[in-house]
Amino acid sequence: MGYSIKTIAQKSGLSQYTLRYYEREGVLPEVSRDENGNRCFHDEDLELISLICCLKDTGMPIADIKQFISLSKEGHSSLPEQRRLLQEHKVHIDEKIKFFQTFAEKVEHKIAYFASLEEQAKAENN
Amino acid sequence: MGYSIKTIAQKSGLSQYTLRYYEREGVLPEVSRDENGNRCFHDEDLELISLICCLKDTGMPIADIKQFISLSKEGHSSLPEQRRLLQEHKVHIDEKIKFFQTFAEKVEHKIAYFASLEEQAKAENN
DNA sequence: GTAGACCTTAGAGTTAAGTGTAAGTCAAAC
DNA sequence: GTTTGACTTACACTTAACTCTAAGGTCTAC
Repeated sequence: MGYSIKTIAQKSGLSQYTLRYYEREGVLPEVSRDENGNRCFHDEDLELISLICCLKDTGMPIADIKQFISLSKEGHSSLPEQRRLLQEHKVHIDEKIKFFQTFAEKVEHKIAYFASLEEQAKAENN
Repeated sequence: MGYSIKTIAQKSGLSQYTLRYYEREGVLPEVSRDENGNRCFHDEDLELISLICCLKDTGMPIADIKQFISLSKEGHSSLPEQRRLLQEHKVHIDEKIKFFQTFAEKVEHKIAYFASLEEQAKAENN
């Protein structure tokens, strides 16, 4: 039977607007329709949406996601290219993790510094 | 003497446009001027810009950075509030790191899956 | 004394990624 | 049989974060 757009919005955490927007933009491949022309999502769609969210949330611009998805439509011949794009993105994610770790430390130091200033101010008031 | 906006743009990696925009928006506190009205940055400014970039690049919206910076102007009394904001953001960063690590794994699996499909296709062609 | 490199402001334009609205179709419930 | 609710499209609007342009001031080098 398939899922309605409402159900998929709930399951994916994306809004109905966003889902339609993604399909319009080619971020999501064309979704099949029921006899009334209503979108009819299936489990594969949900799986793909989950991958799309993962790419998006790790900073891939939707234009790039679109490119990746459009390769899927070309079948097996584009597997190496798809894999290459993912590998490139994986490098990106790893860099970001390192970057975030460095900045987590920096913020940590700043917090400690502020705490020490507060201690100092307290001591001066006594 | 202080640094010109051009120098600071080079040192910080932000564009001159962005630096002016940040000052206009209150993301950056008002920068002192020379006798011609030209901005005259100092090392403290550079340090603050580095913190701002760190907050921004770890996902803090500039509206929030602005709030944080405006507290700095209030002196010692706002230290606890500033510290609270940083701690909140630190939690955010840590969550993001975990999230990214999970998705790095997911992408890794996907890559391995694609590689296995490629192997399979190659085998079928022989 | 003027050309060029630097700076200034005000305000308009851009881009990405949605978000919302209007007008309409369709099926089920009352 | 009409109201309600979920869906459709086309298109306009929004928001964040810049980015650019126009018009002009000032200093330095020739």
